[in-house]
Amino acid sequence: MSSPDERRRLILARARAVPEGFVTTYGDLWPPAPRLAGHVIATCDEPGVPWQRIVRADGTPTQGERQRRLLRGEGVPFAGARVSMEIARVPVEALDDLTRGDR
DNA sequence: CTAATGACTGTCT
DNA sequence: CAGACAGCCATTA
Repeated sequence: MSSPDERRRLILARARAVPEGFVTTYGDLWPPAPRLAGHVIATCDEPGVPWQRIVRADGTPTQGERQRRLLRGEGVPFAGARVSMEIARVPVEALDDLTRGDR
C-alpha cells in the first residue's frame, strides 16, 4: 500500500466516518503526515466529505468563522473560540472501526 | 531535478 | 506563554 492514491482514499474515508456533532483532527486522519490530510481535504471536491468537522489538534477551526458556525449548527460543543475536543473529538479507534470496511 | 509551500503537530527554546 | 524547528508528503514553480 502507501501509494499516493491509497493514502488519499483512506484519509477521505476517515473524514466521512466522522458523525454529525463530532469532530476529528488532521493528525487523526493521517498521523505520520497531518499536512497531507489537509491537502487532500482541501483539494477534494467530492460531496459527502464533512470538511468542517476537521479541526486542528488544539480544537481551533482552520477555516475561520464559516467553519465555526457550521459546527455550532451541528451541535458541536465550543469552549470559547475553539472546539471542546475532550467532548467532541472522535477517538482514533472509532475511526479505525468505521473505516475498517473501506481499506 | 531541486526548492518552496500548505486546511499540521509535537518538542524544544 | 509565545516563537522556532524538524518531520511528514503531494503539488507547484
